Formats: sequence, C-alpha cells, structure tokens
Amino acid sequence: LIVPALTILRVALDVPLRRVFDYLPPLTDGTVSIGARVKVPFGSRQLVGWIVGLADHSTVSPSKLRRATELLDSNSVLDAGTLALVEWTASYYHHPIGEVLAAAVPRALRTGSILNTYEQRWRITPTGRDALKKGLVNRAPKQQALLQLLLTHNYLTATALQQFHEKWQPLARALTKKKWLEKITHAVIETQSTVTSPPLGSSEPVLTQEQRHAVEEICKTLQQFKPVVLHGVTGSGKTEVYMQVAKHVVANDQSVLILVPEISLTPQLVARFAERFGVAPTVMHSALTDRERLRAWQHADRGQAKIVLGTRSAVFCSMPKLGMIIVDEEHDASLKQHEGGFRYSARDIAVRRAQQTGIPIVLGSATPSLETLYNINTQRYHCLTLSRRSDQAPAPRLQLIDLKNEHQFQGISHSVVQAITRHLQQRGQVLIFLNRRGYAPTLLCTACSWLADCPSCDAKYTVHQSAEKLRCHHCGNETSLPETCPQCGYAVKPVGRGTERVSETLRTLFPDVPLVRMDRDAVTNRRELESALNEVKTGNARILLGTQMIAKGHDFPDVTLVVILNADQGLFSTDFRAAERLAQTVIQVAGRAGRASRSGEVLLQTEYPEHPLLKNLLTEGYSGFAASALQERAQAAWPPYSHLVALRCSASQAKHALDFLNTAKELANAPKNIQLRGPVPAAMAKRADKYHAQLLLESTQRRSLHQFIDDWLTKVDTIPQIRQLSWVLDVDPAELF
DNA sequence: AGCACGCCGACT
DNA sequence: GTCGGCGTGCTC
Repeated sequence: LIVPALTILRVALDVPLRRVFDYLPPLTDGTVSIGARVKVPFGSRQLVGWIVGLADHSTVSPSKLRRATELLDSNSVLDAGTLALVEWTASYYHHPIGEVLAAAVPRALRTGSILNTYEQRWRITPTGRDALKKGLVNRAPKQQALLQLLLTHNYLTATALQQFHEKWQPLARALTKKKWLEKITHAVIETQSTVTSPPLGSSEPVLTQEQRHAVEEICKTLQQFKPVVLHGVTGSGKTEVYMQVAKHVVANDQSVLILVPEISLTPQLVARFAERFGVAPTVMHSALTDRERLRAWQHADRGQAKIVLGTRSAVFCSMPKLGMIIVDEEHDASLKQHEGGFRYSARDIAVRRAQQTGIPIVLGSATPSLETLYNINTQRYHCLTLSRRSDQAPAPRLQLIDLKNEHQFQGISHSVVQAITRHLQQRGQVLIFLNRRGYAPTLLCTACSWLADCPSCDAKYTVHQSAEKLRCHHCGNETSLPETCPQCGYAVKPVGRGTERVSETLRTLFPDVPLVRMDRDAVTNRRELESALNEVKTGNARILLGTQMIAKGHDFPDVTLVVILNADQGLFSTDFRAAERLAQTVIQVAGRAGRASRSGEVLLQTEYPEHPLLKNLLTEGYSGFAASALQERAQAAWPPYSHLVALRCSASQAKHALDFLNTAKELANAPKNIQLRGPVPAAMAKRADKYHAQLLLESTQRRSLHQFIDDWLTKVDTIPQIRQLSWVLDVDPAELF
C-alpha cells in the first residue's frame, strides 16, 4: 500500500507535552500504519515516536510541518486495542500520551534500537545465475558447487555455509567481489525458547463445590465484558480457579493476561502455571533485562504467549488475541504506580481494558478493596465467594492482647510468650509480624533529650545496630551510629522496636529455637529469599519474624501461631485509607496460620483493644469491617462515594510549593460540584531536602471533574514558577500524605 | 524534558 | 577580549 503524499502523521513523542505532533510521512517506501514507530526531527534532535493517527490535513502551518525521517516498523508492535487503551489512559490520568507510551512499552522499543534479531544470509545474485549457466565458474569447482547449492536453497546462513565448507569465508568473499553472491541482513522473529513438558493431567485436583461454581460462572460467557470478583479466603484455592478458567480461554485460541502486585510472589505462580500448561507463562516485570522484556513483548504481540504474567506495567502488554484478564490480590497497593510523573492503577486500567476488549476480568483477593466491594454492592461487579479453605482447615482464631494490662518483655507480652512456647512444644511453627525494620525507630540521648533526626527529612533516623548505622527510611541518608550523644557526650539509647531488635529479644527468650528473620535488611536478594523460605518450609526454622515481606503470597503450611506485634500505627492515621489497609494486613497475615490440618491461632497485640476497628474486625471479620468502613466513607463522602484528584508539588522551599498550589487554585474556576481543598503541606513536609504540599480536588461527578481538569491544566502549565519545582497530578490517589 | 539562544560576570 | 552561568522560549 503506497500512502498518498498528503497523509499527515499524528505522532506521540516522549516529551512532557499534552499533545501530539503532525509530520509529513517519510520519503522512504513503506506502509504507514497506526501503532508503528517513526523517527522524526524534533527541535534539534531526532526522536522515536509512535504514529497514533493519520489525517489528510493538518492545522499546523506548512512552514512548521516537518517530514518524518524513517519508518521503523513494517508490522505491528502495538496492537490496536493496546493503543486505544493507552489513549484512554492518557486522557483519564491527564498525562502526555507519549509518556504513557514510554511507560507502557519496553525500553528497547522506545529507543528505536534493533527491534528484530538479525541474521546474515547469503544468496546468489541474478548475475551469479547467469555466470553459472554460462559456465564461467567451471574453473573454480568449490565456488561452482556453492552457487549450485544456492540455486536450490534460496539462501544459506553462516552456520549452513560452515557445514558446506570449513573455509567458506574466502569463497564467499571471492564470489561477492564478482557480484555473483550477496549478503543480506534479514530480520528474524525471535521465538522464546519455551521449555515444553507434557501437561500433567493428573495434577488437576478435584475442585471444591465453590471452586467449581466459580469456574462455571466465569466461563459461562467468555466473549463479553464481565467483571467478576473472586473473594476467596486465604487457602481457598483462587489460583486453581485462575488456572481452570485460563484453560478454557487458551482452548479457545485466546490468551490470558494475569497481573500480580509484586514479582517476588510470582515464582510459585509461574511454576504452577508452567506445570499445568506444559509451557512457562511469559513473564513481564522490572527485573528483566531490556532484551528479555522486548522478547516477552514480541512474544505476546505475535499472539504466541498464551499466558502473560506480569506486574503493573504488563497491563499495557500488546496482546491481539486477549481473551481474559486476571488481577490477583486486586486490593494490593503495589498495583498502583505511586512514584514518578505518571501514576496509574493497573487494576483500574485492566478493568477498562477488559471493557474495551469485551472480555471477562477476574479480580481476586481475600480482602477486596472497598472500591471493589462498592462495585459489587452497586451490581457493577459480580461476586463469587470461596469461603471454605480447600484443605478443610478451620479458620484461625483471632484474639486481641491488651498491652496495657499485661506484663511485657521488650514489647512482647506475657501471653504471647506463653502462646509461642505452647505452639513450639506442639511442634508448630510461629510467625511474628512487625511492620518496622531496623533495630529501633529512634535514637535518644538519656541526658539532654537529643534525637537523631535526618537532616534531609522531617523524620527520625532508624537505628541499624548490626550495620552500626543510622539510616533514614525516607531518603536513604546514612551515618555512623554514635556511641555517645553528639550534643552533650552522654549515653544514647535506642527507643522503640524494629524487627532487628525483636529478633534479639526472641533469641533471649527462646535461645535454642532456630529463628529466621525476613525483611529488606536481612533478605537482600533472590538467593537469600529462597534460602530463608526454605528454612521455614523444611521446618529447620521454628520462628519466622518479618515485615510485609512475610504477609504476602508465601505459603507456610506448618505455621500454627501468628503474632501481630503492633497493629496500632494504622489506628489513628489521618489518611482515610489507613483503616482499610490495616484490616487487609491483619487478615492477610492471619491467613498465614494453620494452613494444614492443624487449626491456627492469631494474636494481635494492641494498646487499644477497645478500638472499634479492631473489635469490629474481630467479631465480624473482614466483610463486617468492610461494610462499616464503607458506611463511614459514605458519611464522610470519601471514595468510592466521591472522586479525588491530588495536585502534588515539591520544591526546595516550602513557600514555593505552596505558592504554586495557591496560584493553581486561583486559576481554577471550578464549578460548584467540585471542591478544592488546601493547599496543605504534606504530613511529612520535608523529604529528601524537598518540601511537599498538595491541593486536593473532590467531586461526586467524575465526568465533570475530569472535564474541569483538562481545561484547568492548560492554565496550570502556564504558571511561570513551574520550572523551579516539580508537580504531578495524582488521579485517584492511594494515600493522602 | 532537552536544547538553543541570549544576556551578564570572572578568567586566559 | 571570551567562556560559561542559567533564565526563557520552543518543539509539528
């Protein structure tokens, strides 16, 4: 197809500008197709852009209109559905489409570098054929034989030539010189080496009635948008349901996209899918090299990947034959990108993608987010419940320990010590959760009340005893641990407790019991993670102590006691989502207990046993908690009963940040149904030597809010001080710091 | 963002 | 006399 010279290319570029740029098509031949990449001149540089549209005329004056340099793709690297999704995302998050694309695709595609793997091929030229026919090569039998071979073979690769003759290179050189042979560079499609083993049919377990019902419901209508929530308690076998529904989709010659919050959780999931399907799923996550990521992308784009398993950016993976999306642990905060300029919720985009594509989507969780529960209540989502554990284990018993009325040793109460002793005696394993790493959260002078605080943040230094360091967990500052007070020279002492200190305490209390500590300091790489998990799984370790790291994903079948050392941080937070997060953490951690035949026990230490949130969670479980939490949200008109957008700003001076937000607020001529709140400094205003502040926009009318923002941002873009600060728009913010 | 252009201060 | 500081204007 030759494109008329008049065609205008609409090109998205990776620049922070909320518009696309018009170009004339390149003079080189080739098919101009939407979704392909072009190299274009932009100012004084050459950039790689994406063709996101074609037009027959441009409103840009002809003097400004420039010509694209080169087409980079002849066939698709981004299917039409994915591009449509990227366009929707750019408009929903009010973010430049070029930057959304840059976040969505592998880096290798962005730089315009070699998309394909190339293979050198040698073939006979027409003059070579001629020469052969005329007998001109008769005096060089080797050369003749080679040309003869090429008559029947079309082309030979270096490997093939090697087989033909050990010293083929001088031969080829001589023939090339006479123009009888030519070397061509051919792009080859790299196929992912897939280790194939026959699917183990026997490994398909018998489903529980609830699992079978869920599979049937999800598979009833496979070719239409149908959001389903799979609300399954820990151990109820959600993964088995995912695999069975995926099997139906794959049997239909379509592929399945599975999103997970973190890659550390995937090895087991990958292994289970690999075993069941006989082919390892195509994985996509940030730990891949550029080359691996490109390969995975192409594999998916060509429809060769039946199952794509990835973290949040995989929601944009090009999959022309996408038949279903599964979002595992849909409540998990990691599914939202909350750093950098482009902040998005992979779960929300996934729902949109399923809707655009007209396919089912499964949102799985033991603790669904309040938004999701709200969508169930309003009949937008269909809920399928797995209330029984597939291993028949009874639900663990949850119990509060009142720290105010108990003797305690280094933050561990008497009854917890007794419970640990009891479970260890009964050959159970004990899991202890504390969401705070390091030795102690503060270092205090015993005489002059000096506190070690981070010079770059409004935060205290955390004591890291074994490393002999003070570290800031907010900016990465580090300094040596002082032995005496730098102010008065008197003794200093660590105050409060982190996992490092608790591990010391536990070793004192249970000197003969092997203990494994899992947090970011104790476990720094994959190998250490594997070995720590192995210690627990083999039963060598009897006590497992850790942070978030142990709350997610991993199975610890022999754990019979779970202790949550301190649940109180989340109780009095100003963030409206704190309660939800706390409840989810408690339930997720509790879910690690008693997965095997033995029933589990969960102890939760608190200073506030009367707190309604804890009482509620205890008596009513997660669903009961969620119902009352939703009522509170409704009364306060917080999400999901309203929609939030935060304009966040950071600058080297607090005043600059607040001035900018105030100017932005003045520029807003917001309709009555949109409230602007603030600006206010962030709870931790100073972080890494920058001062943070935010302006909050709130409305019950999503459409109206978004229309307003479109208009407003064009004005915000013109605020002059904009160069001395950085700002981001956070649509549906996960936390309001 | 990134790059060019432009106008003022301390250097060979 | 110029090298280079970073303000500001623009990118189809």
